[in-house]
Amino acid sequence: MAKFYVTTAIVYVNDRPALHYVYELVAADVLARYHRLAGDDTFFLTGTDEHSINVERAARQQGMAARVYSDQMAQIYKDVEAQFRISYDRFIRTEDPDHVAGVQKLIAAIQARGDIYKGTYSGWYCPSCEAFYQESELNNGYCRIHPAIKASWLQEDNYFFALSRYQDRLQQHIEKHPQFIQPESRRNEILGWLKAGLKDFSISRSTIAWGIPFPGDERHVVYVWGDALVNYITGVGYGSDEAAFRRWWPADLHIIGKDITRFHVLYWPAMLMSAGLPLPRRVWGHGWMLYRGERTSKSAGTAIDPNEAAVTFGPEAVRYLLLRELPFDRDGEISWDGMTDRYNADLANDLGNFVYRTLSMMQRYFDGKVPLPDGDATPLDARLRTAFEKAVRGFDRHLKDMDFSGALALIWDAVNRGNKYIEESAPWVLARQSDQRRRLQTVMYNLVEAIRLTAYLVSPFMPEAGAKIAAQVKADLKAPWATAREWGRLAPRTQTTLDSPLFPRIEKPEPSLP
RNA sequence: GCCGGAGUAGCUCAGUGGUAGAGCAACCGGCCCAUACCCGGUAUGUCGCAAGUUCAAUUCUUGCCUCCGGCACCA
Repeated sequence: MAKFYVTTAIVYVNDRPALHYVYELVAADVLARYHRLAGDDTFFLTGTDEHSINVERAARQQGMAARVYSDQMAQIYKDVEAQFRISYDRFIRTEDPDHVAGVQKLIAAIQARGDIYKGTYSGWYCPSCEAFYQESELNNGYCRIHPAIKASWLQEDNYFFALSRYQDRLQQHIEKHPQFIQPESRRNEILGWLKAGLKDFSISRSTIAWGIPFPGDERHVVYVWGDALVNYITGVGYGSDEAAFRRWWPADLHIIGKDITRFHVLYWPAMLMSAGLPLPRRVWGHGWMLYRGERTSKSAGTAIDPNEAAVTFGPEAVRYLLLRELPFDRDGEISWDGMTDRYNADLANDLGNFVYRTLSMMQRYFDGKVPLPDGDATPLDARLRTAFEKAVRGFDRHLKDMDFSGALALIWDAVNRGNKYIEESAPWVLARQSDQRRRLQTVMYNLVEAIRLTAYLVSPFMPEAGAKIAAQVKADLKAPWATAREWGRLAPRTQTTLDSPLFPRIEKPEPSLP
């Protein structure tokens, strides 16, 4: 049995959940569900990043202790993940005791290797925020949060990680393993970056209190990357459950936003090398979700509320729409209009109607009981079968390449073939002619078989819709996929049922008069 | 400024050295099992601009324009 361990970035709890965060979660969830379907031993890790000055400040603004605030936010994020059916195996929090212990163990290991040294960090500092900022984060030198306060150039002693020592090893690893950074565009960027040479980075802060105490110097807390990235190993037992850790690590896939690629393919691997641990197999930096041409962002206030999308389309459809509308390897644009069109076209008209009209005819002609196919397959029958076999093969191939919309396109080719098959076979005509009974049996058998396969193919993307379709044709989604995927596995005499339409059409508001 | 990507039908995008394709939307027709659905058909484009190579370029080269991304401590 193959093993599959997938992670998403842990989300920063400085604000409420946004739709672009759901996007990343859904992508990882589809892969996790796909691997479970395929019978792989699967572990799916998500969670929250709760430390840092920003979180501390957000808590203070609401008059809460950071820990109380984090507890509350972690719950909000968990609720959203439940709403969108994210099937994580663990939701890790950077406040979890085993994470804290694991971080300290990793830092200690890196210290033991001699890769941490005391140095001086200097930067623009806002005394009111008690935080350092990049020049680009300031407003003409003034703090954006405290517009009256001018940031001052300050330095503090903190601990550095000797990233520069790993320059050659990182370069070799990336050159030798083309799949390590994907897509290709991200890989090229990183190779260019490497050419410029790596600098050490600071891994502790003494100006922040909300964080994990730095081993050996409790006046400091572990800063950002020494904390957040480490969740990928502490989440599967590093520092707390060595057997579990050996079983799952290295991760097969880190799914992240493209903006944090560098930290995942340079900082993180170097830290792992230093601690003598294996590197993740693959890091995928996905594109951004754009809305009206802009990157949606919590801090810029342009985020889309996931709940609004869920109310409009239903959580299941949102999962589908995000993965179908956005290319996973680069940025993509979404709009309410585009999503509404696609919902009606793909989900209501194509998929939903295909299932509903077929099962309705099953009730009418056979009382729902799957008939025995009778007679040789016609070219029309073969075309239907071929379309589904192609979708099944493409499902594997495209999901391995993280090409969600490619996989979905093939499934929809098959579903549309099904709709054409109905038109071309015209079961309602066959039903009127008593000498066509055998042909009608074959046609309806083929259609229900198509729907059975559709249930499997759709289920990683829309688990509940998949389950509803499966229930109507008595398909077992837990059955081994290796055999369930074969055309013709539908047992005659299976009792099908007719449920209500899966995806009711959504009416678009009339455009207002010019 | 440097590096990289992109500019193709109303929209989202695919594509090739030989006078352009898909899906959606639009329009016409058919069907009636079905969620005003499905099926068939139709139309639409100076393929960013200019020059060059070539018998021939949207596809190759060069220049330009526009947009986007990356250019170190931000989750």
